[in-house]
Amino acid sequence: MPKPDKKVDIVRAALELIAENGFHGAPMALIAEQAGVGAGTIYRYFANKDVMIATLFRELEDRLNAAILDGYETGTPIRERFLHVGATVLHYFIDNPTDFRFLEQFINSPYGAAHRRDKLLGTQEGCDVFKELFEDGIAQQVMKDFPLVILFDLAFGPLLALGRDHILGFVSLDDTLIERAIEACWDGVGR
Amino acid sequence: MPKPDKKVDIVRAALELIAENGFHGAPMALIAEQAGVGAGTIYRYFANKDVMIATLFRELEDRLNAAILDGYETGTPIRERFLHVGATVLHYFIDNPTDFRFLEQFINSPYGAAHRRDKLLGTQEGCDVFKELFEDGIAQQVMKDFPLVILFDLAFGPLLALGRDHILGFVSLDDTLIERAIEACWDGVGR
Amino acid sequence: MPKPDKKVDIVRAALELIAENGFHGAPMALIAEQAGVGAGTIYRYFANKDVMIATLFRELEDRLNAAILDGYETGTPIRERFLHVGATVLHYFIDNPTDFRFLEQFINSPYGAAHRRDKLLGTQEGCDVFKELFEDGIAQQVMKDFPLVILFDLAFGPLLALGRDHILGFVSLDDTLIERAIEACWDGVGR
Amino acid sequence: MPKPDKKVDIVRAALELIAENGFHGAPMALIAEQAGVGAGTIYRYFANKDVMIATLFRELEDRLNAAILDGYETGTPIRERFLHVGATVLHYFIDNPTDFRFLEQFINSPYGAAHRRDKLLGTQEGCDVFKELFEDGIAQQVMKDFPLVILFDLAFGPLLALGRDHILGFVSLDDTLIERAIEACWDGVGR
DNA sequence: GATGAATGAGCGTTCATTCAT
DNA sequence: CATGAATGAACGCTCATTCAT
Repeated sequence: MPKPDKKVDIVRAALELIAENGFHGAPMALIAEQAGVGAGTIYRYFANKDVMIATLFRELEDRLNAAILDGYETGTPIRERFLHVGATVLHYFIDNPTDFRFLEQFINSPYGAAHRRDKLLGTQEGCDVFKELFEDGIAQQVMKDFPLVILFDLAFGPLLALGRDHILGFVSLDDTLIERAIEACWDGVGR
Repeated sequence: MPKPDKKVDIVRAALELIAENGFHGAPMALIAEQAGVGAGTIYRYFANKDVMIATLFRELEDRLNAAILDGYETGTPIRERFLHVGATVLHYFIDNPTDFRFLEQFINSPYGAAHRRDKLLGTQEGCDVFKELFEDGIAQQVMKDFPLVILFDLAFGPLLALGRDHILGFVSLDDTLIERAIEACWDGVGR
Repeated sequence: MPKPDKKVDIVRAALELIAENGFHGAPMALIAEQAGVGAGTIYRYFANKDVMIATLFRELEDRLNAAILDGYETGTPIRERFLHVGATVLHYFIDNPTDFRFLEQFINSPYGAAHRRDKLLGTQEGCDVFKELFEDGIAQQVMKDFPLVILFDLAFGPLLALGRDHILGFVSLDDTLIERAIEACWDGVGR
Repeated sequence: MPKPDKKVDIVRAALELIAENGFHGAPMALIAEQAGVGAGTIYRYFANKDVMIATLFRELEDRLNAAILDGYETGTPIRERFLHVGATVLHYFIDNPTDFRFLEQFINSPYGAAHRRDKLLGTQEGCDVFKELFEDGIAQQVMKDFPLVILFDLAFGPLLALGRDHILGFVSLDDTLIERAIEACWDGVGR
């Protein structure tokens, strides 16, 4: 049985435990156990728990961005692109509830704000898609002329809420409902 | 002869510390210190930390509901009512950033889901306003025909995101921007 | 409704709670509540919890001694006196389970040893009965020639055990069984 | 690589402190200090204080049972067996005063009653010796025909009392005195 | 005298982190 | 490199005792 890199095991274990139980329901010792490594081993790969969590987040963010970019075409109309991106994100949330739960925890934590702050200063791939999309939308006058952050909130706020409520079982989102919901989001940001 | 001031001090200290640092960044000893009371004194007013948090939440919820109901008139058109409620909520968030941060923490926690679940089953004042509003909106065919939960997410998701981003300083919402943002939300839920 | 002396209420409440829940299952606040007095009031009658407990014990000891002395006649034969005393004690235990449970707790505690030590130095009434009885028994050569303490243990050890097991429901002692058990005790100490 | 010494140190420290000061006179922090380990270390070996205490008890019980069984022969007459067992137990108490004090504390506690109850229902080695002995004694009509519990109390009650009084220095039991005392116990249970 | 709100030291327990092996 | 036993500061909470009223 070859060891497929302990780091992967640690990351998976941490992700699952934090998604399931929150940050303080996931002690390092438990993560280590679930990953099948010694407790000290985690500290070879991550300086401390905070760093591990931040790394985890960045990894998930990358995966989400990859999903968004997959099938995204710059040439198509703004509305179509928005619908594609929105549906992709919501599907990602629904298909990867563990990832979603973790992201939720992260966003809603001291880390979350710091990260968001960093994001607004630097430039990151996935964000650029939205940035570009919204800037194009405004320029072409098919979207409301809001600061980007507001457009982001109008579009993304419902997605997080919908993802959460689906996962908690408060609604059952099927393909039709997802499509219609994203269209409603478009109505929010579009003219 | 209990000094009701103490309870007020405790509540304020707890609210501020939890809003600032989250639930586990607000140990009881620190809350006590900030409130200027002994550690044991908190337990004269609240059975334990969980109860204290739940009580705090209920208090804030009541204040928010009171704000929503203030100036709310059943007779006016749906859209107008929606705009009133939305603007009121967002203003409340912006004017009471500590309350907002606490509410955010609460919603994103085991309590939050349980509370939301209760809300969907039972009937509570503030919620009824929305429920009634959305049901009326659907019946009068001025709102999209979605399950209530989805309408709720479409309308409320952006409000939370906007409140957060304003408080974190990512946007500066003035009255005009608020009004326009709520109108955008209406575009999301309305036909 | 005249107040029949708060001290009595405190003593009764303390006795019941300690008998039921042990020393650390009987916080002063609870004792005060059950006694219908303020928490501080207890400290008007007893310097502290330890003193209160010691006082309680002495009171129960007096009651038990009174029971022993009642009907005790110096003139009758040693064996008869022994049987009388033994049966009286065991009946007292069984008829006053609360008192018994408290006594048990007390004897088995740091206080217990100290008290026993004091007893062997000084002279106390109830003890004198036994002392006298055992000294007479030895002198008349109807009892085994042991140090008094040993005779005491041979006679009293079973009584405590029997009282406990009856109260815990492990045996059900009726009058016949009690009489036979005390006779067995006599067989232990007598010649 | 766990150091089994640590567990031994903890057990010894706990045993001594509890024997000396009772359960609530032996805080975990003090036990850890006396054992020369960190406070958290205890919890690597015992799930919590209750479990630690129960484990300690079981260990002592086993030692006592082993002592009883050592040299015990089923073939010899009842009386001889009784004298052997009684003397063994009393010697064990006297030679291991710390163990004795701990056992005393344990027996007189919520655990104690529960344990005793279990013992009367289930079957345990050491207990079986007494059970067998008493049942044989009754069957052969050399012991009084009492319920087993009563025989147990008549035989064991004095042993505990004698052990305690020797350890507290109220009597000094030598071999002769022990032998005579056990014979007196036999007089209590035998015909 | 009587009160009970207030106290804070102390409890049992957890867990991120370290370091000898 | 990897381990996991060991740590001890920090947590939520209790309760004997005090003291202003």
